[in-house]
Amino acid sequence: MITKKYEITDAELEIMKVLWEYGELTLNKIVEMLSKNENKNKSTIKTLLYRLIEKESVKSITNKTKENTYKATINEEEYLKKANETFLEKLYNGSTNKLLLNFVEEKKISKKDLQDLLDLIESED
Amino acid sequence: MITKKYEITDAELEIMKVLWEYGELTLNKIVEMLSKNENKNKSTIKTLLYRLIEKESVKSITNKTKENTYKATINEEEYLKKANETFLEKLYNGSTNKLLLNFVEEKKISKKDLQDLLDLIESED
DNA sequence: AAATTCTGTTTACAGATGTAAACTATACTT
DNA sequence: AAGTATAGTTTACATCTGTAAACAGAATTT
Repeated sequence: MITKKYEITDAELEIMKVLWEYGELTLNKIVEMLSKNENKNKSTIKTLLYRLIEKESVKSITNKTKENTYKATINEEEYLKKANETFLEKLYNGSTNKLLLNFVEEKKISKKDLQDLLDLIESED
Repeated sequence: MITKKYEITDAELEIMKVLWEYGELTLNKIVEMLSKNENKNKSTIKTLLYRLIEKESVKSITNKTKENTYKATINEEEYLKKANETFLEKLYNGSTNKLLLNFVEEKKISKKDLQDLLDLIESED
């Protein structure tokens, strides 16, 4: 069975982000959180939420209270992992090194950044 | 004037890639190169090429011979740079370090990769 | 209880995207 | 020169996306 859980569009992703950050929320809370950055109509947000439910990326929970709550069914790490892979594959033929080199050339990564990371790895093992 | 030069879709990108790799090509050559990986109808490729011409990402060159040739008007580095930024912004709030950390955690980057990069930088300055 | 207001669900619609056929003009074959 | 093939250009169409309104049923107000 083909799942679309991870096929999240840009607009949908904004909703996932608030669910990942705040956990289980009512529609109104989602709207509130989103209105800090985005400026979307509540109705639009409802639609995006429904599409996410259809894809099973989000589930709707019925409560005793009036409002349902909504919760992500996929976690951020897993999503990022897949998104990273897709990006790498699409633009760098899957080669992390090519991407890194590119970042270094664009000065997006500094010597210090690399050194810090190395130190971190060292300290871990 | 808003340009769409860099707003290249996935299907269009496949064409840009062969133009970046091989330079100026006829439609038939593009089709030939693409047929190694992709399996697209020639007609489909024509459409994608035309859309790229409309966006001015590619230009069509009339020759003495029967066939026109097609050439990218944006270069790969510049495109990758923008694509990297978009990706970083969308998924990592623009933080390269977060992305790096993630890659390290997913074992997409090894200690050796980092060390090699560092060495490279050292040798450059 | 009737009217009003929300919540949840469905429908709408324009523009983008992937895929490809139709049409037109030019070049090639016989 | 007439017929055919091919390159270049335009049109088509289903699905996806972003945006939002319409509708239906439950909760709240008066």
